[in-house]
Amino acid sequence: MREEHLVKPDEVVAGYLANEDIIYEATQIFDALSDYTRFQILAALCTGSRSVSELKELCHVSQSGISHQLRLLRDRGLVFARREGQRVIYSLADEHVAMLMRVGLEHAAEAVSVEGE
Amino acid sequence: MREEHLVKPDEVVAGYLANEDIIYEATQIFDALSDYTRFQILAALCTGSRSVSELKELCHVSQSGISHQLRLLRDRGLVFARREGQRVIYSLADEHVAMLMRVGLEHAAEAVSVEGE
DNA sequence: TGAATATATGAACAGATGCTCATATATTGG
DNA sequence: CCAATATATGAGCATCTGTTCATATATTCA
Repeated sequence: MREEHLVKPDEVVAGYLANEDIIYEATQIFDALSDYTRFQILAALCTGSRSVSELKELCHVSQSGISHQLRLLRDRGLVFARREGQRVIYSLADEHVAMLMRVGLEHAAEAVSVEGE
Repeated sequence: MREEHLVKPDEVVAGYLANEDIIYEATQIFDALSDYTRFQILAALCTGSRSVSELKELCHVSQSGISHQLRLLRDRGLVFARREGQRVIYSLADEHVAMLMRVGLEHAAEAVSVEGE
């Protein structure tokens, strides 16, 4: 055991340290959030459901690009789709994701403001 | 505006939707957590400071591999290093990271247990 | 000082990733 | 049914990533 830390030891994390499947699953969630386009998509969905074409407007990526990313997010269970006429409407599937984004953005906001003097 | 959601609209996230720098910074944090080796390193550091060789034992990667990943984590301000004789001891630099890992792991634990019936 | 131990760094490479283009599928209205 | 609109999918490609190997740097101890 070691002495002083800036960050206090975390028992929750410690409990999962040996579980390969759960660690892998966790990295998959963070991976979903690690790409700029996907993050934009998910952030938009945090504020409400959106169609593919609405998401295409927001992110500066082709319609195909958005569809590919939405497929990845669907496959990982982070969003779900429902058809509404010609449109397909996507929604966030998971409260945890919104919470992660909230914490990540607040951290990022601090980091950016510190770096900018 | 749209009707019903499973997840209620998030004003915090909405507030950052237009800020490119902060979104990019957030994706960088999640990127750090998206790799299995780096996640193991950070999870270990959640439970206390560790030397490079201790981390090498934990993750099944060469000493060089660990060092490269630690450099990335250092460059992004997620860990810091202090020398102690021949050893270099790494510690978590950021409370936010521990919190993100906690939420991510709890989400992953649910996901894995659901999938396993 | 020189050998032993611990860590860092650069090069190189295989594999993954994100994008676009072209095309397929689905839905609606005439 | 046919054209128009919306979304999905597959191929191909340039770029990025994570790893190892070889080697450099740092520290301790005899």
